[in-house]
Parts: sequence; C-alpha cells; structure tokens
Amino acid sequence: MSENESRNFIEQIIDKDLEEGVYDTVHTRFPPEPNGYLHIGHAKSILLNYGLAQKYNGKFNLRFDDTNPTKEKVEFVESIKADVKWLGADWEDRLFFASNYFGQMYEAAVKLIKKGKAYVSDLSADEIREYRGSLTEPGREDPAAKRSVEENLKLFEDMKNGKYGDGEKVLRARIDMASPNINMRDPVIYRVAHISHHNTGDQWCIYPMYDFAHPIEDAIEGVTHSICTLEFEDHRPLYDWVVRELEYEKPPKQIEFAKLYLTNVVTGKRYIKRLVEEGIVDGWDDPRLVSIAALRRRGFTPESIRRFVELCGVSKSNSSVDYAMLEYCIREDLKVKKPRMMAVLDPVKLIIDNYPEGQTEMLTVPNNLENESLGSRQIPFGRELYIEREDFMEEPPKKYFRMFPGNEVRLMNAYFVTCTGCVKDAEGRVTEVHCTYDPASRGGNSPDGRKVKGTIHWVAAKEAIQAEVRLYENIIDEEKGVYNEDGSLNLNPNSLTVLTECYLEPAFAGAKAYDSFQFVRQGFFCVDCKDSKEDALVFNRIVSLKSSYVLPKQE
RNA sequence: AGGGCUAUCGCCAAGCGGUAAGGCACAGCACUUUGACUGCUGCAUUCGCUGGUUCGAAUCCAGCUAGCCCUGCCA
Repeated sequence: MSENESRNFIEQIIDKDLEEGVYDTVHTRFPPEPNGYLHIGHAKSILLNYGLAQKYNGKFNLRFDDTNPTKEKVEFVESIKADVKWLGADWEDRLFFASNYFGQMYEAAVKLIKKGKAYVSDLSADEIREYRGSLTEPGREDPAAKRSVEENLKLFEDMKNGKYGDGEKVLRARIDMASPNINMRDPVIYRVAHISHHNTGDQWCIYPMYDFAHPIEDAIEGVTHSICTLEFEDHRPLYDWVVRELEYEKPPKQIEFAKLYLTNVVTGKRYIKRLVEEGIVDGWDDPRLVSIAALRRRGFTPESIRRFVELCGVSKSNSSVDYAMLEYCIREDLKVKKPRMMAVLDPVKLIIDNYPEGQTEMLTVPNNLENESLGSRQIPFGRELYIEREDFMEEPPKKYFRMFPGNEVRLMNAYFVTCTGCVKDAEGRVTEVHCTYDPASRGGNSPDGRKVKGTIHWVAAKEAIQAEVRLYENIIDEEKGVYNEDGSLNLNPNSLTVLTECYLEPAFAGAKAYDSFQFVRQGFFCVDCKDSKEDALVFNRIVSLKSSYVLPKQE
C-alpha cells in the first residue's frame, strides 16, 4: 500500500489501532445469516472485509451467523458460499458457524449469571416490551431481576434441558433499565425455541440472541475489527459490555459503515419476495434484480463488482449510488477482455446484387482492436446479409451517414458497399435493402484510398445463428422513482423485452452459460443459463452503450 | 431536554485550520473499421443554515435545520 493513497475512515481507525498497539494484526469477517440470497449490498461488505484483510496482511473469515433456526436453511448456506467464492473473497480454511460455538456461549452465559450480570426472567414477550418503557420513558425493573445466582443458574440449566416451552423463560443481561439506549435495558440474551437447527439439529432448545452471540463469535475467532452496518451503532455499547464482562483479552471492536444502496433498484427482501410471488420476476436470480446470482446471470464479472464497490467508497453517510456507475464498471471490464462480436437485433436483409450467388467466403477479423492477445476469428460473408433495420433510411436526415440510396458505407471488416435502393411490402415496410460491393475493398479498405463516413455491422444470412435475445431494463421506472404515492412499487412494464428474430455470428455456437460478450454498438450480452434450452441460445442483453442508437436531433 | 448517527456538484466521495482531489453522469470538440471506444475541454468563489474564535474555517466552538436508525424472545 502506498503512503499517499487516501484512506477511508475504517482504514484510518485500523492504522491508529496498529500504531497504538491495540492490535498487532487485522482480522475481519463476513457474518451472514443464512436466511436468503446475497445481493450487491452484501458484496460491499464482503469485499470491504476481505479487502482490509488483504491490505493489512491479515485474515478474513466467512462465518454463518446462524443463531436463529426459525429462519435459516442449508440451501442458503450453499448459495452464500458460492457467491462469496465467486466474488473472489477467499476465507481459506476459516469457514465457521456461530452454531458451533453454542457450548461456549452457554458457558459465557453461565459466567455472566455467576457475576450477577444476568438473570432468568418469567415475563412474556408482551410484558418485556411493556417493562422496557418507551423512547422517552425509562423502563421498569423486571420482577425476577433480584433472583439469586443459584436460582438463576438452576433455571438457566432447566431452560437448556427443555423444561420450559417457547417463550416461557428468557435470560436477560442485567445492565440498566433506565438507559436512554433501549438496547441496554436488560436485553434478552437467550431464548427458548424447540426447533431443529440446520447445523446442530435438536441438540439445543435455547438459542443466543445476536447481541450476545456476535461479540462472542468475533472474540472466539480472534477478529479484531468487526465491521457492520449503521443500524448497529446503537448496539455497540452492548457489544462492548459483552466483551468486557466476559473479560476477553484484546477484545474485538465494532465499526459501522453505511449500506450500499443503488438508485431505482429494489433491495428490500419483502419487495423482492412479492415480485417473485406475483411472477413479475422469475426468481431471486432474475437479471433485473441485483442479487449476486442475478448479476452473474446478467454477465457481470466479479472484477466489475469489485471495481464498483471500490469506486463507491466507504463512509457513514446514507447514500444511493447511481445505477450508471455499475454499468460503467461492467463496460470498463468487458471492453478490454472480451471479443467484439456482431449481432443484428432488428434485422433487415441486405442483398449485394453484384456478389456471386451461392458464394461464401471467410474473412479474418480481429477480436478486439484494443487487445491483440484476443487474436482473431473467421467469419462467413455472402451475398445475403442481415443488417440493423435502423442502419438504413430511405430518406436520411442530415448527418446520417449509414445506408441510404446512393451512399457508400463500410460493412465492418468486409467490403465497401453502395446502396442502390430497397424493396418494400404492401404496408410500405422495408423488406430488402440492395447494394453493390467493391471487390477491391476486401477487409474494409479501398486501395484507391477513398473514405466512407459510415461503418455498419452485419451477419451472413445463411450462416447466422438465430437466437432469442432478452433485453433487460431496470424493473423500477427511473423517472418516477421506486415508490408510487400509495407506497406500492413503481414498476416498469418494459423491463423485459424478448426479441426472437435476432441473428448472431456463428462463432456463438460454442458459447456457454454466463459467457459474456461485447457487441459492436449494441452493448453487452450474456448467455443465460437458467432458461436456455438444449439447442437454443438465449442471450441477455445486459448493458446498453450510451447513446448508441441516437440520431442527431432534427430541427 | 429520549438516545445514536449523518449533512461537500445531478449521484458517490476526498478533505482532519492555510485558501474545494477524483470517479460516475452531463455538455462541447477531436479522432475513429460504427456515431461505440479513446483523447481533450467544460462542469461547487463554495462545503445544510446562523452566529462566534482566528491573519486565515468545509475543517474549531455555539445554536438551529433536515435526513436516517433505535421501543423483536430478528439479524
């Protein structure tokens, strides 16, 4: 790391800690609860934690914070592991489960009881809420708060041994019922739940609460900087209380940062759930969503997401990053890494009248002019081609320099052609565009040095692969924002357009799921995996190139 | 008198008492085997507001204002 690089506020804290000897190493963790799928917001946390470990030559753990069996499933454990791995965060051999510490947590609770810092309460959930007071009024002491250590020990053991039903008893930390911070008003730290746990099965019927469990998990693993989001700021005094009362040496320290929000994107679980249930999207990995799986399916690379998170920065102010920033990152990444291919999305036939009928020739074209290491490929060229409907205009506006009668353009990497006219159907719709070619201009340059202003892409009609292309746009209408006045989601009805008559270069025949490509003037495409049938290539258009189709403004 | 946090360009974000970095977006020009890409140029006399301290304040102090979070036996 370079000295003059500016450091974010977390790095500044770490620098200070290292300098003052508070810690002599950096150890971070990503602690998801396995209760759903990861999204772009989690990516920020993962990459932030992993990045810090890398930067300071420290360690990074992946830990499942599975202390509430009512919400957790193994299915999510697997998808989370896959997503974290895909993003490139390497936890090496440090994959942990909070549930594996249940024994130590139980002992920690016993220790608190012995110190007189915790007691078993008989209050119901409703009563506890009532006793807790309100934002402006202090809470009242729990009637059970004065129980003896011996009695608490016995009761807690009974809780563990299944003597009580769900909700009958809880263990509370004895802190301060009058604290202005509601989290400190004798928080519940253990509850009874007779439910099978995905990892520990029926071994336990009491489970620790997050506020109690999390600092212990961090301490056990030797985590130094426990990074979480802003809403936990109020919990920090409790975090500190737990590690202090449990007398850990070099206790971990909690640091909070602002979550990543994207403009005009739904990240709330309940909204996504609704979109899925109502069939508006086709699942948690629908390309219009921003789950990690959706981004992957849409062709985003791990590198592009890493870059994005890096560009967003880290701070404590709530903010919403412009979606255009994400698109910029994938464009940047793909444009030097991927071949630039040709595809015609809205085809019209182009017939070269002076090209021999039945002849096909192979042309060698560079894959990417900016990256020679990508080599070149062979593409077929023939008498009949497909070009983009918008690349021909019978009566062109000013400054239009693609195809129109009498104009000469370059077929990219092929020949110069001069438009001679078009054929229209009964409705006046152009069905064929005609032209003649200059055989001397093979490869796209004329030996006499004459220039053309326009270059267009094309695909040989006979050899082209017909594919279905799905164009995904943001599911939220960008003009109106995320919510309507009544609080409902403001959905964009055109968020998915399916084009069935699209023609791609034959080179795509071998494309695999998740392969992404850059297309000349048309953005980036990714081979979809989910719905692709055996013999059909389905492409998702992922990002459009800015203003690629825009004609000059007409006066 | 409930507590905590935040406020710098349309969107992120540096800045940590010495006179407003950078990126995205946007606009213009140039270049171009696509009008993309690339390159260049432009884009906050001003840092939520009002006072104060200082030779000097986005940075320190005071008082306001606005936004976010907190009354789960969720995390």
